[in-house]
Amino acid sequence: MDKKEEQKTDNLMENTTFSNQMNIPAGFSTPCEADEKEDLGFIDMLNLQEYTIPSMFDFLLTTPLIPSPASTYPESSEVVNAPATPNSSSISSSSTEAVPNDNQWTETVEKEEQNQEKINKQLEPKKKNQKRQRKARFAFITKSEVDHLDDGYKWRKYGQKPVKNSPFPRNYYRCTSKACVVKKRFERSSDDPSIVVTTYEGTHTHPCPIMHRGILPETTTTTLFEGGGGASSFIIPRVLHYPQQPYFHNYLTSFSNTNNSSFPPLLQETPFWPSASSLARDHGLLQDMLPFPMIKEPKEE
DNA sequence: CGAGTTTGACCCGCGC
DNA sequence: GCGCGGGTCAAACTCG
Repeated sequence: MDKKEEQKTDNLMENTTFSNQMNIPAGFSTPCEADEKEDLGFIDMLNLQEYTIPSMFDFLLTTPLIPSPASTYPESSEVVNAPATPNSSSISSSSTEAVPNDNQWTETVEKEEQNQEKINKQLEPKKKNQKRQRKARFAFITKSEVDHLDDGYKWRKYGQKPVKNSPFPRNYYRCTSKACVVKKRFERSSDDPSIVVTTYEGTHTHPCPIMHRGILPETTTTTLFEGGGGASSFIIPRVLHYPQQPYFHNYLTSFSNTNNSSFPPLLQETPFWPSASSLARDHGLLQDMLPFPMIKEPKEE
């Protein structure tokens, strides 16, 4: 490794939080470490099993989903400024126990807003040079021998590139559905080949072709969100039931409606969030997601 | 034969 | 301007 590479690695390490379970794959870091630790309280990688997110995830995972019209979601990760309606009536009333406490959400959202402001200020100078608009991204880590996680959508490979300092290539996939521009890529961690980092980009313009089953496997999941200048990580704590999927989108939208808030809003940008259906399908798939908060930091945005 | 994969070439942005 | 790396294209190939 030459000096340049060493320096890059050093820089990366400065922004990196390690868990007791894995190292961060090359090229990934945690831009919002403070947010993760302070705001949500459930990001403690050393004691993951002791944390749950009863309000949010009970709701998410017990609330049915519907494929949302693409127009509902911003194509650009910057478009997350819809009016705030955290108490929106769109939230399903069928899971009242799981609905987040109003105060909790208000508090969370406020903190996120504050953090987002800081982030925005930090990123401001860089925005000048921003030319290419990046679509909403959504990344997560899985521990699996299976490279290509089956998320219910049909994908077509369109490229493969070697990853610097890694023996494993990065694979590029596109949704096979016509007029759907969603892409995803995945690569194995050079540090731990059993770890696969998958990144989704874009918004599906069609429903998931494979409909869900009812049960989510028991798992602890960390989902990584990229876009909107912030990152949040979530842990799906346990097996939950998905009967249908009508309200997921509304619920997410309700979170996203705070100005510049990066938490839950980022969810809104991920209509391709691995649906209950896909999560619930087979072993070696998304249920293998690892508990680790990580996000590929958008350097230029 | 159509759908999906492979893989080298190409494009583009960025840093030096 | 040049080199590098990430991302995409597209022809050739494979598979069912």
